[in-house]
Amino acid sequence: MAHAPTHAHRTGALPHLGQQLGAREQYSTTTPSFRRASEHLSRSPSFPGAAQRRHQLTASQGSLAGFAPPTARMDSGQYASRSSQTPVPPLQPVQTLGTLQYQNEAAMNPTPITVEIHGTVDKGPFLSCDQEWTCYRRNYLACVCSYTLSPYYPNIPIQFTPASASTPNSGQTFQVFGFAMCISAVVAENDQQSIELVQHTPKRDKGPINKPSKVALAPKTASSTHHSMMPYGDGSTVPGTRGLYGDGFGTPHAGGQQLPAEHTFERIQFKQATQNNGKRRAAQQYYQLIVELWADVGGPEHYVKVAYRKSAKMIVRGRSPGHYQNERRGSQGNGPGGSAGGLGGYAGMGPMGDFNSNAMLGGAGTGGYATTYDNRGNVYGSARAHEMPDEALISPDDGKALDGSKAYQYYPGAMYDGHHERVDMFNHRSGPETVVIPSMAPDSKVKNEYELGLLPRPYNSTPRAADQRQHDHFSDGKATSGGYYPSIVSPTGMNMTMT
DNA sequence: TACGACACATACTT
DNA sequence: AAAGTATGTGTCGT
Repeated sequence: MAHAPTHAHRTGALPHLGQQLGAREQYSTTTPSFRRASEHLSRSPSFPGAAQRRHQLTASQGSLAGFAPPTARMDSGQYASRSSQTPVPPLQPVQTLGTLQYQNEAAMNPTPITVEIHGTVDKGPFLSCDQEWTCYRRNYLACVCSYTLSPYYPNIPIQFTPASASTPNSGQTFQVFGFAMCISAVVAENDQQSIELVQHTPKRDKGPINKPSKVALAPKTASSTHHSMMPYGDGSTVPGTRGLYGDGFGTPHAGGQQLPAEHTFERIQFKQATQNNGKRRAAQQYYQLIVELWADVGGPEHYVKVAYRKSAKMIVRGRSPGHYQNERRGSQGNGPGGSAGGLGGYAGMGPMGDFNSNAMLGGAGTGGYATTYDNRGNVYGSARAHEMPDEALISPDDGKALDGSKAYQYYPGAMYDGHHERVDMFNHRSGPETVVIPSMAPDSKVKNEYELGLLPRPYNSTPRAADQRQHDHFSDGKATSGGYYPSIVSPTGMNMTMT
């Protein structure tokens, strides 16, 4: 919800001002009203600024390859404003670790499947002056993930054959019951060196901190996109899940499938900052986020990694943004005061994610923020999870586990990465292995978000705050987001803003 | 130094 | 209009 958009806003806009203005002290001193005003101002500016950035990005993108062209994002077009604004770190081309193909009746000629992975890293990263993607270890990142299969035949079983080298299972062919996505990070130039990612609850330190877990997702299709997803509230029920797996992929039958076609990992942070974060150019270390697509091969929790996509290299700074004022995205100029550089500057980052051109596909691109909150739910305990068909474990219990008081239970998963046991335990917690199905859980606390998530909108529909906020920017003046924009998104993705 | 935790202030949502 | 909650960030302590 709010997060994404919100952040964007805030970070982008307000903070800037404040920072620009003077730093926190000012804040404190300043009257609230004052700030706000400034905020507004800033916001508007922010927009432009954003745009600019984007351009920059674009340029860089080109180089990066793979990035989505600005234009591409049409979907977002609806949100265009924002999308354009936000420059997000581009992703490198998809790397496949084996072969996916449909098991045609005539076993003889399996149809090869091309996998596309879409991922958008929101919020945290910003392009530093030197055009390097940078983010702060302490700030949240959000990563919107989805994938597509082409061709996509929902009812035809799929099989995966790992590339010989890639896995221990090489040579074997697995029947794929479903797919899940996850994110991880590694040191650029050193894939072997993985960097842990952590996911906080809205409560932050108070709540549990988990690693991002695999989230079962249906492939994105033009059709699938929107409505199908609703699983949330109810969808959460296992059936859905199963459906997926059972059928193969969430076949349309369900109507909406249980599984969403997109998931947003929210409140993600790098466990560690890159070495030399900050200024030292020499030996600068970079991290790369990896959006992974895993196939559920039915085994005990076995998920086999099918493909992944690494993001552009990023510098993760460990210190307060204030320490890096100089750098910040100065370029954009965020308008407002030159000082702009202030802390907030970084914030400017992008609020929203863009989608790759690919997104276009199903319209999928459209922002699907929908899923976002799911995890938490899971995390917290509720678990709605259903994971694999096999186990149906968790359910109710988990829920209670959560209960308010405990609110979030945290399961220290010891094994995050390392093991893949399907772990029942993980279920709730979202162990890596565990697949989370995005749905909502009635959790104790964090209600809002969850609910939002639930809401309906997988995609465009109403966007959560994001839209509004953006709009705000445009409009400027409004203080409260209020509901200015009922932004309605047409299926296509157009939204209408009132103001 | 870098990180974890605490705490404050702000921003946004309801 | 007010309150609550989520997030950013400064700072302290380790």
